Amino acid sequence: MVFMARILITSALPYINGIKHLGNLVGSMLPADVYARFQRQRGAEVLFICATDEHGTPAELAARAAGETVEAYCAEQHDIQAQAGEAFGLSFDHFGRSSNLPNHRLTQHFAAVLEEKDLIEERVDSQIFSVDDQRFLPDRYVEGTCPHCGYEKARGDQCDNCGRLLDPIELIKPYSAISGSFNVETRETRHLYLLQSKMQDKLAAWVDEKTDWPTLTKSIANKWLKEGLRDRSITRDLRWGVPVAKDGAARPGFEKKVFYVWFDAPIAYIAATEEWAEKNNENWRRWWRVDEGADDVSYVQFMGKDNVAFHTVSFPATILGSEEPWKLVDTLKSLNWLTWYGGKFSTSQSRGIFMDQALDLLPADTWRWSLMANAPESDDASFTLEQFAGVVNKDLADVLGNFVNRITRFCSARFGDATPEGGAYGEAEEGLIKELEGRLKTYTECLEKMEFRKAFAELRAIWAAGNEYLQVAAPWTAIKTDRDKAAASVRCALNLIVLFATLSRPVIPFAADKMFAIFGLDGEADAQWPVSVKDALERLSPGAGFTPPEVLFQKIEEEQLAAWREQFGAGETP
RNA sequence: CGCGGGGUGGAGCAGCCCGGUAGCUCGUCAGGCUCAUAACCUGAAGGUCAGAGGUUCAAAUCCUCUCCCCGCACCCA
Repeated sequence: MVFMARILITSALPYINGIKHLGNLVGSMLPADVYARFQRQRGAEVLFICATDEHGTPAELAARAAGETVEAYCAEQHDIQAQAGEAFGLSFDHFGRSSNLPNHRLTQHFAAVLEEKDLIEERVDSQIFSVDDQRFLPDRYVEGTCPHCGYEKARGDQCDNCGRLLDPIELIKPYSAISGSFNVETRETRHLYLLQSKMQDKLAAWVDEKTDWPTLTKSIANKWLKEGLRDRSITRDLRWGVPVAKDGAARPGFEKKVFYVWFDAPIAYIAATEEWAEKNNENWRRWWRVDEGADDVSYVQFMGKDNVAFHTVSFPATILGSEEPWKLVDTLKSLNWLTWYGGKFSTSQSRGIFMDQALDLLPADTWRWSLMANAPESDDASFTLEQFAGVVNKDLADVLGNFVNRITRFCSARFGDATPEGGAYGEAEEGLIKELEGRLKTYTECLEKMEFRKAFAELRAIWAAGNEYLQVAAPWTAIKTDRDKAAASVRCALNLIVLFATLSRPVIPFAADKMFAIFGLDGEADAQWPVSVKDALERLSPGAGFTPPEVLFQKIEEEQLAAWREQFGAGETP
């Protein structure tokens, strides 16, 4: 069976500031990668795109704190994130940047088209301007005294004390949260507004036809639609961003303004594809324009639950509003939060584990497995070092790693470093095949549906079936009386290693490739998704040599775990 | 009455939408095996599904109320 499917996969764009933590990773990039790898192995034509989301005030402030230009800062941070992603085995076809030229062009294009459709208009806003910072302050960077309850550290958008939503110009004695300066004033400023209210019906109809969206996704979209879409300003008084320009010329009165980061970021999905196409001499339009070949593309987006509204409503509003034949999302996979011992991962308080630190401790596969097997799919899920160690030791070292080790060692000792010849598969093998056929079907279906927890519970059961089989076949006993029978058992078990490598590769690609390498196979080329377990277990040629492997996964010792708990402040109350 | 998500054997979770013997992984205990990373395999113990009321022949699942926990605060997803 050949899959002719063309699948476009995007992961939510990680913000440029800082290396991402495990919660970010499992929230979008990692599940997207697992899915992309799975579909590639099935023979689908996959394009997997991601990028750093670079614009906005936080990037400007972080650059200033680092004493760098924002351009240099973002370039550096982008490289760091790209490297971390690669080290984790994230198989992006391209990891772009929202600050690159293609995104400037496309963002300006969308703005121009939306304006032609009368969906954009200029409005005058009153905003707080900080004289000492020489910048307009986004709502959350203004603090002051709450006009309702008198709380002195209310933020511009909401008072933490009384919970009321505020407008920053209502604050009494407002000050800049950036510099602390009270030298702030209200100034008028013009912005472009996207008239989402005009698109309410169109969007509602579009969402309505998405009957296969998960409950979480659909309910978030409907909540926004039910509350009524509000017109949103899509420009900001900042320097770092996509200039508000048309045909190369700045819009009069908008020379010092840029598009709002949330307007240009999702457009970067398309722009990053353009970057990919330029680099690889490909045609990006056949992935994004339904009038130029993208009509048979299936588009899947991965994101954390906080991003669902933007992907189900805001970005589609941009696309639908343009009335141009762009490819819209077909399937959204949204994940909940991963918590650190039940609390929040926090970048600023360094609470939790970050991608770079993780790889200093253990190989990428251990994190990939642990995160995906316990992915926060239906609910927030808790990450703890204790559970992580348990999962690595049990699933990866004891069940999978030990299986590979025990059978290759036994074979080497009794038959030599080659797949044994002789004998034929009998009852035990038939039972194994029958069980695995069923499990393979379930596993494949779960991956198709992106039900990762279920999928990997099934994969673990598939690994365990290998150990159960050995228990029944017991070649160490058989060899005493029937060498051919033992040979067949060992051959079957060695074939199981290759099958396990194939099925495991979406989630633990590095270990899978080591398993392929035992038999001189190449993971990239030889990991086609199996159709028949029976055939898969006849794959190795009897007599062909192999290279006994090193231990696949080291176990985590108690002392290591204790040291990590110390290092990361595990379970401490923030 | 601010919004949202939860409370299921020791731990982490599934089941709840579409009521009908409470399931999985780890841990614990017992047995088996001895090829293997003190690993593997089999079996057992352990839960009145936060609490109270209601609907029903039947409720973890539907309805009402109560209690408790966690997000919604720089950052960040």
